Amino acid sequence: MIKVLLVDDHQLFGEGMRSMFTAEDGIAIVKVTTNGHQIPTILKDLEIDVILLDISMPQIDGIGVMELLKNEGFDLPVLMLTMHKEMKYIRRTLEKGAQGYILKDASKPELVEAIQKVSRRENYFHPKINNQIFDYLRGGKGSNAADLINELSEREIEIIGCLAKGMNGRAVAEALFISEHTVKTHRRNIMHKLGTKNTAELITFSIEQGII
Amino acid sequence: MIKVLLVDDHQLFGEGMRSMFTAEDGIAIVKVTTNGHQIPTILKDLEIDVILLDISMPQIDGIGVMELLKNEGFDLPVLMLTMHKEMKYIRRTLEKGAQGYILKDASKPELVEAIQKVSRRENYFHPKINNQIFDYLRGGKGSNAADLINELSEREIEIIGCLAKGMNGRAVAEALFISEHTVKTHRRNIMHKLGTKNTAELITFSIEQGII
DNA sequence: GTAATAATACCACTTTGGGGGTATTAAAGC
DNA sequence: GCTTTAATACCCCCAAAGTGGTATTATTAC
Repeated sequence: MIKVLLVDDHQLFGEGMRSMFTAEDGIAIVKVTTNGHQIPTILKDLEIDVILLDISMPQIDGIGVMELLKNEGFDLPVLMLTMHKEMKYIRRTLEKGAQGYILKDASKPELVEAIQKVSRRENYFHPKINNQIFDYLRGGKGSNAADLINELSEREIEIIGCLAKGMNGRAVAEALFISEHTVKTHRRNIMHKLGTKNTAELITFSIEQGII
Repeated sequence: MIKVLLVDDHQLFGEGMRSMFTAEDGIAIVKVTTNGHQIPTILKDLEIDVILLDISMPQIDGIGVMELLKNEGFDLPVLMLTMHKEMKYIRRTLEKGAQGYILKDASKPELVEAIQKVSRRENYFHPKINNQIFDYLRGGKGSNAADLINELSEREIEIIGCLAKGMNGRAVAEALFISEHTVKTHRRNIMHKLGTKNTAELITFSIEQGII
């Protein structure tokens, strides 16, 4: 019997999931919580094999929960269970060490397979996610999108994030404690690397490609 | 026994809901579909008391389903069951004749109460929704993000789309066969409506809010 | 018939963005 | 040691964005 902790802010979804699994499935949702902050307490009380984790939650989001688990020293396989199929979320959660990624429009047999695999420390990706990753890696015209992104430095991604918030050159400079000239240089380098004509296109591209 | 049809694109949610109700609840989810277009066929085959309807779905959204039901001459109480608490959605569905509105982060007893009320042709609004409506009426239009979007005209959305592609004022003007001055006026009005400081923030906001 | 809205267009002005350079420093790779 | 890369910073210049107005016309709403 695989013991699962479900973290999802939608109570109804949680209750539904809980009553969906019977002894025959070999899977039991032993606990449901809507607040990620409660996870450490729960893990100390209960024996858990797999964590089923949603991304968009009010108190602390899925990414935050992954960081929390790492900082607290918990080493449990995490299966992301979410409605988001955007590359941005997939990439972020995998970077944080998620063992698998499945969508809420999956079927029960698919979820069972995913939980079983993840409990054995195998990776699971929903077929739709695989396609998404494939498209992502294949990228745009001629050049590889993933490579373009890899060419960006951490600082450059930081700059993009600031610009996306509507900050202008001066605001970014003040926020990062650097000169306006430097911000300008960074922006220029970024646009050159990504092949965008202006900041507006840079933002669109960055969001589409999951850079920010 | 209240017989319910659930329309939701997330298979897992549907299966969970189905197994959540037992005979004791006096409620049975007799059918789950992920495609709103199948509703007329289902209603002709099965006896249904209440329709539980999600809003965001790929083939046809909740608003579209409401229209479909009306056009086909079906008169069944509809309870909206969705994650969206934005006034935009609440208002639209109520305009189309929804009998109630409940959120996915409600509890099972709340849902049971909602289904019972709606089946008796009484209205049901989740407490959080009531607050939302109260805020809306108190703050007037344009008081939250979702309503800001409704204030945009079709032309303005078209302009945003062009800007997101990296087109500058002149390029947009040429594409839409209008003057650069007009584009500038539109952009200004859009930024004023959405409360953004510059084009970069405008793009971020528009993508996040699903305007483009 | 009047009020409100959407789409159009213009003027004048200031600020910011975007393109061309060049250069120094520290860290990382070979 | 030498080279490469990332991050920093400055110069000049012009185009574009952004801000303050005003205004006409057609359509929709009441």
